[in-house]
Amino acid sequence: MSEQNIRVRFAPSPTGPLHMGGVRTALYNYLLAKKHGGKFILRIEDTDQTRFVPGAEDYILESFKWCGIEFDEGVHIGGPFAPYRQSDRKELYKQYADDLIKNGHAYYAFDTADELDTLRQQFETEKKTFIYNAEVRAGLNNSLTKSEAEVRGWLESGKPYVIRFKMPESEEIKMQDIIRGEVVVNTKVLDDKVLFKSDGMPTYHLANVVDDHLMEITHVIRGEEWLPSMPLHILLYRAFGWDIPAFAHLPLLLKPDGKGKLSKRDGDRLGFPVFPLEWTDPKSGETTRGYREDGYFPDAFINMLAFLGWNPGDERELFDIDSMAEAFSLERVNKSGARFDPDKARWFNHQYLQMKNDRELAEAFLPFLQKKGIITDLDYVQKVVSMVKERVNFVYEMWDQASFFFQAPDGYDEAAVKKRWKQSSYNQMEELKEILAQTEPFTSEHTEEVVKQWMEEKEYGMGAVMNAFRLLLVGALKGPHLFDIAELIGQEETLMRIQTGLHELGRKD
RNA sequence: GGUCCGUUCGUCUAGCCAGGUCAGGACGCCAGGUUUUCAUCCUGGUAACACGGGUUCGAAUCCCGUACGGACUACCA
Repeated sequence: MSEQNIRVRFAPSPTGPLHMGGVRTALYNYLLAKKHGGKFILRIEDTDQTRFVPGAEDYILESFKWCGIEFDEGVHIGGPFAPYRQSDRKELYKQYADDLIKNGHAYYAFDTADELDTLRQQFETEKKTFIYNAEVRAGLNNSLTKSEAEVRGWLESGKPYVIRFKMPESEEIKMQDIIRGEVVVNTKVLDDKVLFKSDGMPTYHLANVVDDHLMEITHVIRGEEWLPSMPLHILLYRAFGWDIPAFAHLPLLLKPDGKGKLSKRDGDRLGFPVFPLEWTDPKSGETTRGYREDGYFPDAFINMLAFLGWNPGDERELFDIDSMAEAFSLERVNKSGARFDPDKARWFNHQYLQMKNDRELAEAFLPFLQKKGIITDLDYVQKVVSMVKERVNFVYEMWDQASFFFQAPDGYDEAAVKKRWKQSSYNQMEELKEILAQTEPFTSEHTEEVVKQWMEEKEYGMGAVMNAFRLLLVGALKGPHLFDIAELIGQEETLMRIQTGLHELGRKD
């Protein structure tokens, strides 16, 4: 296989919002293509008309746009193998199913859903495993058991039928998976899967194999849930006489606690998003949170996701998407499921937040201020942001750390008052106010110098004075360097807050 | 039930393919340091090869079995 010609695809079903596991699958496909200069294709697999959800396709597109994952070909941009939506390729599949019938690898089956249901129940009561295989099909109505004339008659009369794959009775299928190595399955435990449905649409199995072949896909990279159908797919390629692509089945994303794969319920229960973007169900109107709306940076989200099942083999953890592609290889993808850790996700966002420049962060913070009714300019916000960014994981957390830069405290933390507003505080703050009123220029550095000198002369305790002062400016015992705060809010505001505080807190006896 | 896949600190993982390291890193947690406060940050600590056999001078690493977990088992993808 020539590395230059690598072609991979992500093939979601538009049945709802894209799960973060799906995003990771797409990401790994993207990284492989990017690394080898190959092509990455987006194909929509909407062969089940009953599960179609309006808006899902747009959601998928918007999610990847947000993540920074770009496609070379796809339903939204076209390409040399268009169309890329299976419902638009509908006419194509029948002929391939017919080819399989002609060469003896498939057959018409006329069983109704009811008939199959009773058959399954019957097997169950007899404690037997129901497999629609050679033994079973011999006793049913299909083109293998009935005469050609009878079958033709049924077909012409419009009797509903499906086309099933004729699974070999007993044959060892040896397969190679890039991540798992050799996998061997005997066809006797496999069933005659439906390839073509009675509604005129192919099933996933047929459409997927046909399209992957037609679109010249070289690597099929998908979730572990597809591993059991790999033998069927291999057999289909063989039946068609086509080259078989390389397969790689990715490990599952597991819930943070307990057992099983990560689901929407876990996010609701534990308080984190499972989808990249917020999603409103068109039927129920129910809204589900997304990473974007929860304040995650797309690059942090992608970085976190990539490390759930892959690592570069050294100790680096922070990668932009380009260097990630450079370092990526399927051989370094793990076999076992990766449990999602919301704490680590937050940590990634913290790292990325520190890497953003103050201008970007200020722009991101501005809408939160506007929502609070704060009118201010970007330069001021930028200064604020530079002081508080290292204390937060998310932009929205900045308000909590910076509100006092924009408005005087509307109260004083009770525990802090109890601890730091002492008998001497009132007089000290009164003195401090007089001193600060005369301090010129009112820069952080100069103010600090003046205040410290005064404290030394009066032999006031650093802790006592500074904490009382902080209480008056901030309303609580938190925040950045106090003199930086004073400088930024300005002399007038500083004096006013001291005055207000003296009035509010009063003398303590 | 059947088939397949998996199993290293609480979590993500390195090491396994080409047996020999005090089993390494990160998140979390704990402690100490820095600091006028909180947070950040720095330093240190905590903690793992699922179990049982075998092969070997020597096994996390190779083989077999057991247990546990997961996925799949539709005219869904």
